[in-house]
Amino acid sequence: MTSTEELLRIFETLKYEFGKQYWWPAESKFEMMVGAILTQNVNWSNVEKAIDNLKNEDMIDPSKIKSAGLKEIQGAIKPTGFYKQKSRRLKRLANAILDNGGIENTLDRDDLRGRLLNIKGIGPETADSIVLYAAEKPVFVIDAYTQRIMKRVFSLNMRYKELQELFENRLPKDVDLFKEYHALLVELGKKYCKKSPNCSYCPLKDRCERS
DNA sequence: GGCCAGGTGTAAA
DNA sequence: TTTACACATGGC
Repeated sequence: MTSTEELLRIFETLKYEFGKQYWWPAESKFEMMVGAILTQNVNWSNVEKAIDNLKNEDMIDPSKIKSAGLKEIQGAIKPTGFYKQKSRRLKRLANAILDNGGIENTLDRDDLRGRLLNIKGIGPETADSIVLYAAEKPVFVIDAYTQRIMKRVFSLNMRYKELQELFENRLPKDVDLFKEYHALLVELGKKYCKKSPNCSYCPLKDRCERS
């Protein structure tokens, strides 16, 4: 159970069902990083509004975020909620990037994950999202949907690190595979595996322990 | 109106 | 180590 073959079969099933996801939806690496912070515990549709606002003010840039006033940032990102916290998180991210000599230099640093985790407001999921989707290094991103799906389908009640190791140890360390797999799990989660599940047409229904 | 969303930090048991 | 709570807006 949860063998390499099983995990790959599930991947193929989801890919057949939902198609390629082409994550992360962003026009630049910095936009990706901003989105990673803004999406914390919030619908992606809310994040899109905030990103649009930031774009309209030409603020998708570390220097602009650094020089902008907190109120200005907060006004733009209000739709994502938690806007006071998140405005400060964006500032800290921008400052860290500038201190490291820009976006590319930042993403090339050794121990990028650890450096990101040292920024207050960036936790494991946000850090791993940036490592995978901006730096394009093969770490598997775990989110609430993934934990819920693995619990329901395999009765695996694991926390972040354990689940991450499970995927990383059993799957080939392939950046595109990791990107798409995570995106597909989120897609499955949104459609069928919310807190109140919608199992009737779930593509994993047949192998799910629940049903 | 109530529940939930692509988390994180902090404090208390 | 685990659990509880604050943070806040928008869709259904």
